[in-house]
Amino acid sequence: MPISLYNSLTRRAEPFAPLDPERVTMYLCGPTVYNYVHIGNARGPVVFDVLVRLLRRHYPHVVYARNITDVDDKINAAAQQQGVQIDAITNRFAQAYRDDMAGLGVAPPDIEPHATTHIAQIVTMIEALIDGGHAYAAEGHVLFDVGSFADYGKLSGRDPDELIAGARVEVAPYKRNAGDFVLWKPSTPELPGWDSPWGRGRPGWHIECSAMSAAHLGETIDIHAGGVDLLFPHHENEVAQSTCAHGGKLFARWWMHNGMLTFDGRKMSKSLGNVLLLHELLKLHPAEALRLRLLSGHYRQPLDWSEAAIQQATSTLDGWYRVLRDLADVVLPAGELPVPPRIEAALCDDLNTPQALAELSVLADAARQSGSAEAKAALLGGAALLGLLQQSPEAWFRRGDEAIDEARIEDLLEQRRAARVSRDFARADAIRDELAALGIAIEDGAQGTRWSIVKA
RNA sequence: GGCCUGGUGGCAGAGUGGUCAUGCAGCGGACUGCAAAUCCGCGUACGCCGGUUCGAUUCCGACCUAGGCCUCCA
Repeated sequence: MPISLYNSLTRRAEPFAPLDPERVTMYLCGPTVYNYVHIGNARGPVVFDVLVRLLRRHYPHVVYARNITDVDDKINAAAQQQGVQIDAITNRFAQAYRDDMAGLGVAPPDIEPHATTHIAQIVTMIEALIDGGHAYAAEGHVLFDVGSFADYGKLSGRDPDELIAGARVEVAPYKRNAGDFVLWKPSTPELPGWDSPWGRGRPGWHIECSAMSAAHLGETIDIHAGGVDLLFPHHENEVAQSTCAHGGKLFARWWMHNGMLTFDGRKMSKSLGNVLLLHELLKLHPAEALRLRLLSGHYRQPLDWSEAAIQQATSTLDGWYRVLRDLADVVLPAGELPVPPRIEAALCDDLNTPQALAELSVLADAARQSGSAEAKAALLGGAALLGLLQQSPEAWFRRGDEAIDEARIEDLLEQRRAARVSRDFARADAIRDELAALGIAIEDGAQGTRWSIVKA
């Protein structure tokens, strides 16, 4: 089944075909590690995790890189404020990022390049840009000359002239064009820096992605992804740098951009302060509910985050896990789980995860009603492609609560059973209320009474 | 101001030129000691105004409105 993906470069969905079917290359802009990430930061990694899973089904070898930017002014500021070296900050939050992503069921990338271990490649690329007449040194800085790249603005649909006219930033006097951006900047003795032909300094913001992408994936890559807020200037600048450093060779064949997460009607962002840290949300809610919510809207649309939405996702998963719990004794067919065609078709259509989730509900219904091994396998196989239903029903209904006093619950259930046998329903209902107060819901079934934790 | 996206039933959220999204919640019924779960059934949804068309939520135009980018940002 062909994969169709919307390409920001051409502004339409196009049938995906890699340059080399034996080696599909994809790069996702990763975090700058100076703090915990918020849930909005997780949207891209989650939706593109699904894309990578889909690509791996279609192609034997997918190389997926997601970088860590570990040199940056905000990192410097955090390190100075805390009186530590920058690697104390970056190591800590890079690991927190990996842990948080793992919590959401995001598979690790094949390559996780760090900016600080690619300084040599960055310097080499800057030298190539200077040699090619695309960059110039000025007052210890090296700047990219936007005027030297005719296609500047093409990706983000911007007219360079209007860009300059509307520039809100103060233009440094040493810039040739207002839109010129920094490739390299000088460091003071107390700031981290590396020796370079232009003195001791550090890379600018955009260059590390260009250098690391070329180093690990090649000069032309199949897919470059990131949040739509990176479209300009970050991705536009990457295109300029990479294209010019590689003699005009096309940088990325597909550009994919996920929409923003909104919260209280506005984009969730650190500068607005309306953020919910993923680290904290993972303590409060089932991780799969967070993942389901992130996949419940199309990736290019804005998605609103709310407590009610998490509750809804949790209820949906309750239903699916109930099916699996009822079918716990049904043995799956041997071999790999199948991927139902309708799920695959939805994802091949520009990653239509809401459609895929709708199909999953249909599959859950079918499994519940037929109780067959094939239907159970289809449900699990479809969910697996989305990274959902990855735990046992028991684990899901325990909500990861290890401290639960099971002996007490079993004792209460036994008392209630005895009360019901003697038809003392008032007593039975009182026990049920007592359990409810503990956050335990019960269901009387043919095989006895079942309980689960109902907190979100 | 420039450049982009959107506005779908109580909520979330796909999609389509002409009988169905789907989920959550709600309502009625069955089942149950009562619940829960499950099953059956229910709700005349497509911002507004024009246009094209036999027919538009779907195409075109205007308008209203929300959001994003133009500055660090996933």
